[in-house]
Amino acid sequence: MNVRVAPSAKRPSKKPRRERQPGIRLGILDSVVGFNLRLAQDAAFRVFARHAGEAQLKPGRFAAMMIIHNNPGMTQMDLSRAIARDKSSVTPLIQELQRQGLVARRPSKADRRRISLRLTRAGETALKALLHHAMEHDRKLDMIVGDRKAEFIAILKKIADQIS
Amino acid sequence: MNVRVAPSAKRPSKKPRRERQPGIRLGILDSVVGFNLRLAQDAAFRVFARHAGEAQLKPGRFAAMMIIHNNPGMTQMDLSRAIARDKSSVTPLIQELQRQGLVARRPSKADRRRISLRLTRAGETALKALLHHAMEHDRKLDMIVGDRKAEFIAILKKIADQIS
DNA sequence: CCGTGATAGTTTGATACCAAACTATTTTTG
DNA sequence: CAAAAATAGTTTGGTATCAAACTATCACGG
Repeated sequence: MNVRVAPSAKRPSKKPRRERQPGIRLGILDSVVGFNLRLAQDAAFRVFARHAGEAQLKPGRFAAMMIIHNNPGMTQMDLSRAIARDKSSVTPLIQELQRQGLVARRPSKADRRRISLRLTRAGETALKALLHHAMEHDRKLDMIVGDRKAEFIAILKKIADQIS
Repeated sequence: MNVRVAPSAKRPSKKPRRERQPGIRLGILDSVVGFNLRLAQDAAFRVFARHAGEAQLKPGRFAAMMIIHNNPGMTQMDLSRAIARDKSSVTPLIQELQRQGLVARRPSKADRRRISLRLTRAGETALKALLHHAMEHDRKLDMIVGDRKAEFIAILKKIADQIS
C-alpha cells in the first residue's frame, strides 16, 4: 500500500503541488473485512449500473426478474427474502416492472393477502437480453477473482448467512 | 445448495431472523459474484449498523474518523476518494461530525478552496470507543472468513481497484 | 498579468433503501 | 367460534447516496 502522505514539510511553496496525494493511510481499515467488502461491492455495483445505460439494467431489477423467472408464482415476500430487501422496497420495484409490462401480478386464490408474480412474455424476452449484459459484467468479476471463485463465493455466502 | 425444505420445522423462533428463503431457486444468480457480493455486504452492513444503536457507530462515520485520525490535515476530497463516496456525500457527513465536536475543519492556508480536517480531542476519544465496537464486529467477520482472510481481502481489493 | 480551464466544496434534485405504521387477510389459541 | 397474533402488501417518513449545477479559488499558457 501507499504509505506516503503529506509530510507537512516546510515548503515555502511558490508552487503548491497539484498532484493530489494518492497516499492516504487507511490504518487498520486496510485489513478490515467490512470496509473492503463495501469498497468492492460499491465498485462492482457502479460498473454494472453504468453499463446499464441503454438497457434498463440495474442489479436489483435484473436479480428480481431472474428470480421471478426461476420461481413463477412466487410472492413479493418470497422475493423480498431472496434479494434481502425489505418488503416495502419490493413494492415500488415490482410496480415499476409491472408498469413496464414485464411482470404480471395476480392475486393468489388460496390466500388473498398474497400476490403471485410471474414474468410476462415481454418480461421473458427482456430477461434474455439483460442476461447477456449481466453475464458479460460478471465475466469481468470472474477474471478478477480467478480460479478461487468457488471458495470466494462460499465465503460471501457464509457472511450473508451466518453473520449476526 | 439451497433446495426447498419444508418450512414446518418445529421452531417457534420468536424473532424471524432474516435469511434467504429456502425453496426459492436463485438459478445462475447463485454463482454470480456480484449478487453474492451484494448480499454479503448488505448483511455485514446491517449487523454493524444495528450494533450501532447506543454508540453513534455507523460504518461510514467510523471509517471517516479512522481515516482522518490517520491523516490529520487531509481534505474532504482526500476523504471522498479514500472511502469511495462522492464529495457531495462527504459534505453532510463532515458537517455532522463537526456539529458534534468530533472533527475540526480549518481552511487551508496554502489553498483557500481546501478545508483541512482533523479530529478534535473529543473526536480522538470517541474514536477509541468506536474502535472497540468496530473491532468486535469485524472479529465476527474474521471468524467467518477463516484463515484465508488475507487472500479474501486481496480479492476484494482487486475488485475495487481493477473493475472497469 | 490575464483569461481559460481545473479543482474544492456546497447545494439541489433524484433514487434506493429501511423501519414503522397501517389495512386486509389468515392462522392460532383459549 | 371469537379474540389475538401473525402475515402480505402498501404508505409514509427519514437517511444515504450520486450526479449535476453552482461558487470560489487556483494553475497554466500566452
